[in-house]
This record gives sequence, C-alpha cells and structure tokens, in this order.
Amino acid sequence: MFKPLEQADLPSRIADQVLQAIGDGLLRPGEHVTEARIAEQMGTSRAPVREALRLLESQGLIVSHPRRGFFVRSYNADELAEIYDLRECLETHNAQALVGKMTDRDLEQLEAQVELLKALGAEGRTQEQVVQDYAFHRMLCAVGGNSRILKLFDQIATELRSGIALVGRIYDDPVEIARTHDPIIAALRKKDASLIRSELHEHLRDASTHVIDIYRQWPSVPHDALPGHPF
Amino acid sequence: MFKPLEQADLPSRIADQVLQAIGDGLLRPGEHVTEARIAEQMGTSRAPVREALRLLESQGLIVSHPRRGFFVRSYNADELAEIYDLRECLETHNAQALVGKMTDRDLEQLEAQVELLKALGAEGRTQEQVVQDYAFHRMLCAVGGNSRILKLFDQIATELRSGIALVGRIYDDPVEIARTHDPIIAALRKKDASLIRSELHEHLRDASTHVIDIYRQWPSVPHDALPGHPF
DNA sequence: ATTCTGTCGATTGTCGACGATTGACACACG
DNA sequence: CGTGTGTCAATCGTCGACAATCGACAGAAT
Repeated sequence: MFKPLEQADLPSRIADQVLQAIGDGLLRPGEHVTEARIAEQMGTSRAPVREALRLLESQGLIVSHPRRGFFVRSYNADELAEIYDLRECLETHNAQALVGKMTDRDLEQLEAQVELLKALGAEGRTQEQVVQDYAFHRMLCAVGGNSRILKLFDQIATELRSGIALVGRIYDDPVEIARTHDPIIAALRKKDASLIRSELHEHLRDASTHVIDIYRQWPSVPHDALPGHPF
Repeated sequence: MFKPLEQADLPSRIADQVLQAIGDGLLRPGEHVTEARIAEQMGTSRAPVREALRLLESQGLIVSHPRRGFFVRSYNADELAEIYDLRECLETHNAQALVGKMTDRDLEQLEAQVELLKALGAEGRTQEQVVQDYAFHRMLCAVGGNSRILKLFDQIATELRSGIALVGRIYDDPVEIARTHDPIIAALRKKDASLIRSELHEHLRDASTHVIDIYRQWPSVPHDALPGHPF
C-alpha cells in the first residue's frame, strides 16, 4: 500500500558516495581521505563521516593508520592474488554443496545469466558485463545456501570491482570471456562436483592471472610508501 | 634498548574489555549494550565506546539495530552450522595448498601441537586445550600462506570462542577429542591432498555437530526477540 | 654538508550537549 | 475486556569545540 520510504542512514549514504568516488577514480589508491573535507562537502559533521569510513574499512576498501587518518586502499599484485585465492576457496566450496541443492529452475537461471553475459559482451557493454559476471558467480554462491559465505563473496566482489574499476578496460575480448563460462555450465549440468570444482578453479585462475597482468602494468601507488599528508 | 611502550588506543582497549565481558558471561547473548553506561564505567565519553562496538560489530560479535543500539550477538544452531561450514571451507582449501608448501619443520611443529593438545586434555585443562586446539588449526591455515584466509580464520575463531565460552564444558572427553587430530597428522605426513581434505572435513563436521548439540540444550536468547530496553 | 632540534600547521581523537526517534506504559474508547 | 491513542523516559545520531599528536620545514650546531 504505502512504500516503506526508508532513507538510509547518513553514514551509509556517505559510504556510498565515497565508494562511488573511489570507483570513479576521483579518489585514487593510496590517497589520504580527510574527514573534515568530506564532512564539509557533504554538509555534515565529522562523526557520520568517520562511521562511514570505518564501515568501508571493515569492508577492506579503506585503511586507517592511527593518528594519521584514512587512506584509499591500494592493492598490489600479491594482495590481488590472495583475494582471488580466497574467492576460489569460497566458490569451489559452494560448488560442492551445490550439486545437492541446485534445482532445475536454478540451472535454467544460471544458463540465462551466461546468455546475458554473452549478449552484453557481443554488444561491447563491458561495464555491465562485469556486473553480470559477478551476478552469475554470486548466484553460484547463493545456491550454496550459506549466507555467511554469500556475504563474504559480496564483500570480495566490492573490493575487486573497486580495484578493477581503476584499470578501465578489463577484457580485451569480451566475447571470449563470456564463453569461458560455458565449461562451468556444462559441469553443472552433469552435477559432477569435482568437475565443477576444477572448472571453477581454472576459470578463476585465468581471471586472476589476467587481472593481475593488467594490474602490473599500472603505476599503482605502493601502499607502504605512505606520505604523511599528500599536499 | 627502550621498550616501545605502546599503549593501544582507547577504542581497542574498550573493545578488549567488552570482549572479555562477553567471554566471561558478564554480558549475555541478546543483551542490550548501552553506550552511555559503558562510557560512564570506563570514564570516557561515548565516542570511543561507539568505535569499539562498531569494531566488534565488524567482527560479528555485536549486532547493531539502527536507533536501537548494540546487542551482544547470539547464535542459533543454524548460524553456528554456517560458521563451521565456512571454517571447513577455509581449512580444507588451505589443506590443498598446504601439501606443496609445508616443510618438514612445519610438520614437526604441527605434531608437537597435537602432543601438547593431548597433554592438556589428559590433565583436564580444558580451557587451555580449547586455545591449543585453535592454535593447531590456525597453524594449518598459516602454512597455506594466504594472509587473508588466516585473518578470516582468526575472526571465526574469536566468534566461536565467544559463542562457545557460554557453553562452559565443551568436551565431555578431552582425551578423545585430542586423539581425533591424529588422522589429520597422518594425512599430512602422507602429503595426500584429498585425504587431508576428507580428514579435515570429518573432523570439523564432528566438532560442528558436537558443539551444536550442546548448544541446542542451552536456553539461548533468540536474537530476533529483541526487547526494547531490558530494564 | 649533514644531522639534530625546535617550531608550526594540519588533522585526528575525544569530549559534552542537543534534538530526534524508539519502545513502554497508562489511559480512553468501543 | 480488547484495541487503539497519547504521553513519557531513555537512548541513539549528530553536532561543534578542544586538546593531543603527527609530519613538514627551517634553522643551528658539529
């Protein structure tokens, strides 16, 4: 009847904006994020800004150094590799639980997801393709039924997205990338747990090395070389 | 020459105390944690208390409801099962990476850990045995080499410990429990990845069902039955 | 020239206070 | 007697201000 009209609380909205700023490259990795400046620009006090930054910190997108402040997190190749390793850990684990729980309805939907992925790739809408890619893998996690693992996946996805956003062009061949999901679908059809696992393993390892390769070419800010105040 | 004399910042110290209070059963699951009260008792203002609680929230030990405040998290059986599932996910994943990375030195140390576990069990020092149990599994994670996974394990361990602390007597046969680690060691000796995985799987599944069984007998506070202000 | 010291500006950590919102309780009404 | 409304106390969310701390910079001493 009536919409709940819930406007999110201030910290969440601030966090969203900061997150978007990071994604848009407005805030670059390693950059110092001053509480007062954001507070001023947002027309609020520092308290909610602080909470927002702490929230993002808990999600791994911001790092804080005592008495130094908050900095946009920058990932080096090793850290990216670790993240992908963890992601593989989560996805393959669920893949096993998946076999028993996946319904035919789920399988259909997953196939549809990949089709959409291909369509977006063919049209060159890479930005949406990235989102769709995560949607597919997310559903893989969701079917597993462990809300905790799903939450972790979402966190990782956010991190990777923010980290990857800076790279710009991720896929050199979007159509090819979409196609790499076919073996996974095939394995799912067979309901072969170990095959699903190995296909996912290969898929994610490829993605990992690919992203990391691109990342290496980027002049990222080493996050242990922390300048005091970059002004 | 001189000790660094680093006294942790206020929020961390507060978090430690709250954590200990939870572990000691001074704050029971589901209970409302009032900012002002803690601030008063600690002789500080509410701001650092807030930060401490948010920190604990990010670690999953506290839940917050907007405009309602912070509550000590209570786990139901399903959530415990999910946590154990995630833990199994992490440990088994590492077990695979382990085969290649584990040195003889590591293996020796792991064996020593289990021996200590047995000794503590034989002497009936269950509290320390629990800690030692985590230490063993933690090292298993550590050898894997993924700092991210290790961090997650630590978080989970903290949660489980706080959740389990309430149960009191965890092991009805401490010696038996210690012995269940032998098959894992044996598998590690063989450097058989899939065997390691299956042994860990069984070990953790046993622990899970055991803990959950005990938990079911406990009159835990259902955490969706949130009283407004419990005064 | 290099190193150490002292000062300075900027930012964080902490504080007390105010308004807003929530849940509980008592009361009127059907 | 059950239902709904109004009031109230308690607590959270937010605010502006102050002191403590940090890094940067300039100057003195060796």
